[in-house]
Amino acid sequence: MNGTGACIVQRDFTVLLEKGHPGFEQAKNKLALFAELVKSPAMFHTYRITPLSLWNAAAGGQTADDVVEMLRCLSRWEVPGKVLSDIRMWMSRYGSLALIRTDGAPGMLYLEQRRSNPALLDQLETEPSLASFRLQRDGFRLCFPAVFRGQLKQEAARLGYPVIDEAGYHRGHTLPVALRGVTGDGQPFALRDYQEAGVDAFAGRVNPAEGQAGHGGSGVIVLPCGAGKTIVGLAALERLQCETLILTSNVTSVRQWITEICQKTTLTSEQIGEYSGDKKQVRPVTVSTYQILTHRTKKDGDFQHMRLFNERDWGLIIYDEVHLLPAPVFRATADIQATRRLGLTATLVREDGCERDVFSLIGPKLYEVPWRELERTGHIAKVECQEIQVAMAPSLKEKYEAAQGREKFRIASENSRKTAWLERLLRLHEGRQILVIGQYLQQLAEAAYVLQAPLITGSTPQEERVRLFQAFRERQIQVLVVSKVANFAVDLPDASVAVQISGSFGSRQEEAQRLGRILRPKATGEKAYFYSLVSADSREQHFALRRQLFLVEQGYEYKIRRDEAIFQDDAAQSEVL
DNA sequence: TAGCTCGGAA
DNA sequence: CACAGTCCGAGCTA
Repeated sequence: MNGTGACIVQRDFTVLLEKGHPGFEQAKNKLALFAELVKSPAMFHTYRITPLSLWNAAAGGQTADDVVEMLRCLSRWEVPGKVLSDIRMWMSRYGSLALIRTDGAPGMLYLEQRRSNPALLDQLETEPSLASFRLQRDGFRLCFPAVFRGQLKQEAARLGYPVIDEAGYHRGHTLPVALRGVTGDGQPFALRDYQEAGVDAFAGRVNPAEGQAGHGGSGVIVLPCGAGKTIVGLAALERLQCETLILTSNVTSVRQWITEICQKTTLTSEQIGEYSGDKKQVRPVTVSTYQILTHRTKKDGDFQHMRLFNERDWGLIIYDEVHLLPAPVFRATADIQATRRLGLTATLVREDGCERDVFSLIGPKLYEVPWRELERTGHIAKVECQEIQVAMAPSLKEKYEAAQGREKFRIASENSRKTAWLERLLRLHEGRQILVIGQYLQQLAEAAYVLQAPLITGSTPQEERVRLFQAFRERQIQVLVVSKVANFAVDLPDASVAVQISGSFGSRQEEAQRLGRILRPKATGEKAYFYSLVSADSREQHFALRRQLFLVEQGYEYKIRRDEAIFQDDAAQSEVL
């Protein structure tokens, strides 16, 4: 009855998964459905089961029985009864409250109780944090003004009660649009099966009878870098045939969306607007940045550009890179819950812990393809990850020991012995396109000097960047050293080797982004390599583990190599690699 | 009015 | 946890 027994389920809702266990792979895939990875030290992965991870599982069609059965099957010992009963409790809450329309009361909505828990509505009715929403008891429902739709869902989720929103959406102004099936340069293209499945998950469940309450219509789709998230957005646009607002993280991305819409849909460029610092076009399809929305006037601190949400009758809002969505945009989003919302991201993790607000205001996770799955099907390159632990020179180690907590990190990050390793790695992968990525300008300048490679930082003029990117694409340059610009530059060329020499504290998101730089499938089908250089026995090593979490959760494995043990013989090693 | 440089913001 | 980078808008020049 104990099944594979690869896991130990603890009373505090953590699950330890033993790395060497024969059932490891299977267990990992199962756990990914309802738990999140929080630590991955040497022997065990530590997962945590949270209300949010269970609600997302429920939204994805898992039942409490499914989860309980999986956990029993994976667990080495009897699963604590409290854990099982709490899982049932949390999962039963998903679906026990729904928002629906009222029949004859304009501007009002019902919060309806779907499962028997007689005290629940009483509890909500008297809950202080819900007091301002003017809840009125009406049998098994609470009636309240529709303007509180978003805030109520947000607050209820905080209280531990997710609300399924079936109050429906307004259609928005109609916009006839079709995918053209060819790109601008005449290359044919069609939706890949997983892209199609993603759109189905978002729009397929929309009730076609307008005015009727329907499921779906808002939520998040998670696809790896380079898997074609934009296409999924365009396909959603085609399904819904309505005017659409697209929000994204920077102007380069704004322009890329516009280019793709022009190439791949029947819309003309006059129908597509850019709303940025440069231009303030508001057109049937408008693409804008989060940054301009959060910009406040000098005089009274008004969010003047938030008006964009109401300037046209949008039927759909696409939140690109939804993991970056800033707090003021959450607030504005709470007020437009009758508009369909599609969140797109490669990493639905936030370092500020606002995942729950994404869940309540954008919607649940509707669809996800694990990164390794796309690797298997050849849509992204196979990658080998290595963490190389580089010893500090004795003098540096001394300095490190003497330093304060936060200085320690920087000293370890800038360990100059990393440069020597860089040279060896470059020799090993000679002839391939290599990106060296780091956090500190001085360190990067040193690396660029030693490698005799060009350096791109924030202060590199735009034309110079374009020129270098072009030369790199054409293989006139093999090695490019880049700073944090690599995190934002949408136009950074692909490479097949990336070496990270330093990074910001524990950013899982940044690590994923950097790995994303080498994911485009290689023509020859060869592997890509991702190296992370870390000072051995330092705080940096600790943060490196945290950085890797998301990718480990996605199924990537980091081979750990200690300083001395590697490259004693480069030739022999290259066969291993 | 287009094309800059600069400081502030998050 | 702070460094680096981005974007916006204002103020300037031509």
